[in-house]
Amino acid sequence: MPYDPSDFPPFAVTVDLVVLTVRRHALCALTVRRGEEPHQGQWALPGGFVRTDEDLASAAARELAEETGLRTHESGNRHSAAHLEQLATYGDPGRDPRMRVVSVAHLVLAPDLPTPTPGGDAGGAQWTPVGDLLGDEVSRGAGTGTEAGATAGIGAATPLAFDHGRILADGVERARSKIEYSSLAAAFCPPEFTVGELRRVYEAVWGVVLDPRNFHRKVTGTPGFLVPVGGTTTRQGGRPAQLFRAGGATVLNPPMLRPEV
Amino acid sequence: MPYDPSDFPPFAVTVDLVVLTVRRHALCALTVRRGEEPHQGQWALPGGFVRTDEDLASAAARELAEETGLRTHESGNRHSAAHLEQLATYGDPGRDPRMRVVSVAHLVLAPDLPTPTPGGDAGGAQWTPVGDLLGDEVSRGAGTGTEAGATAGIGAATPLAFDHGRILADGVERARSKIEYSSLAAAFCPPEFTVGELRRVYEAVWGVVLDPRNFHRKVTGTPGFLVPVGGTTTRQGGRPAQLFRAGGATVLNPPMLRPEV
DNA sequence: ATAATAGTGTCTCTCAGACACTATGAG
DNA sequence: CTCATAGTGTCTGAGAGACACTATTAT
Repeated sequence: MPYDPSDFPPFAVTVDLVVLTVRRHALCALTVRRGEEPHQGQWALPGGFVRTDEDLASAAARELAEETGLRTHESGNRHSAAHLEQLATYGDPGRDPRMRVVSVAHLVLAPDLPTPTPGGDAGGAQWTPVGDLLGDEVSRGAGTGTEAGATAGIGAATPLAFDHGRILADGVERARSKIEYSSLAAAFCPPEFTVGELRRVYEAVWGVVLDPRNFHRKVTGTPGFLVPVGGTTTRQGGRPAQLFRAGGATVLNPPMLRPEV
Repeated sequence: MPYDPSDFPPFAVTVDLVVLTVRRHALCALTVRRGEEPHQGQWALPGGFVRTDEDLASAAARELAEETGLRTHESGNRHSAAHLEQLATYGDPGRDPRMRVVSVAHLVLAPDLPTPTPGGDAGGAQWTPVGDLLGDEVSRGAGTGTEAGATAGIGAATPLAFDHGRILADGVERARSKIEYSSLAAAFCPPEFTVGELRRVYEAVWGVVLDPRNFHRKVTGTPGFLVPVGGTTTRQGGRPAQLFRAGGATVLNPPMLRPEV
């Protein structure tokens, strides 16, 4: 089969981003308001076309920087950089009514940003709890009880444009399963964090409540998982907690077990 | 950004297949001989262009059927059907010197086929041990000792064309990790199989030796994992073994632990 | 008989889960 | 003081790993 350009139909290749963070005890995704048809006015995932000279990961990192100003650490600059990995590719004919678009979705895990929406070219980006976008029960009410049930009514999901709801669901499931056996949950935390802050990340992502004592014993007892950095903090209230940073151990064995599975 | 076709460069979208099976106690991949430049005469993964009207999984299933005659069970026909799932997407500029090609790789797990190469359109397809293709130590010598070291000399890897070596490595790693926590290893077995045959699949894929008694206790003690089908067989020699088929439980909790990690 | 694999029972050690208890801050 | 979170110790039950032992075929 010779590579005659007329042999294959015109494909557009894009990257879509599932950018997750933990805000106020809830797992949130970055969404942008669509300014044109189709699905005008609906929420969608950020994304854009892949350029001729860049690879897929670079395209995703560029789009992320354009939309949020976040930098990713491609095995480079440590500290306050987001984690980026390829998620999956979506290419059903008709997923975009205008033409054949194959979208390579990427997953980004970011610490909570003080600036929710540094304006990119997309109009109006914001963080939205994934429970509001998916109508997923486990994605709601992950708080410690203070504001349980304070979110919108059950099932009142705001559907995303195109097939972005499915992409988001796949990304959330990837994040939920991956923090089981890796130190990736630290990507949701600032460079230095406490054991309690890391535990609250697990609780928000999984939508469960974990025993603080057993969690502390587990993560501090796994060699290379957490590295004490020396200082303490009282930003959570209560007794001062030691500060840690993520250790070099990226794989967690035995894994952290997600309760009630 | 309007969808002007001149806005984006010409992309070709293909599917590549990592088709794995277990033959003679070794994990093997389906490879085809390239008939044209570039990389003429080298081994490559099977694959082809995605057509206008088909989605990505359909394209992969079609290519698989063309090359091997295998059918996949897309939640449909049970029994003697291969498992197919999307693996990852590879789109570096320059991965194909002729033009910009984005390839959506898929992973296929198939039982050992009596007919190694039903001729498709590709010239000369064959099963090759993944250890010969990757130069990976754990991929070699997974046998019980009878033919240990009978394969090619150490490090004598036969590199695949393009970036197919990396794609294969990713597919093998996916298969190795996924059989830990799912019943996917049964996809390497015929519809009815014994506990010993399933154990030899794990041993071949992981390149380890497992304790037969503990393995038996583990897999038969997990509810829904194996369903006894009634008969027995002596095709492995020794005492007749019960025949099972894969149960409905697709997730294995707690997981099967890969030794020496 | 031997050789092969199938399958059961038993022991030990590790670890997850539950929870009592102490430590140290803010108000 | 109370209330919050941090951190340690202890018990128990489930399960992985090791391995003795029996069962059933082929040769």
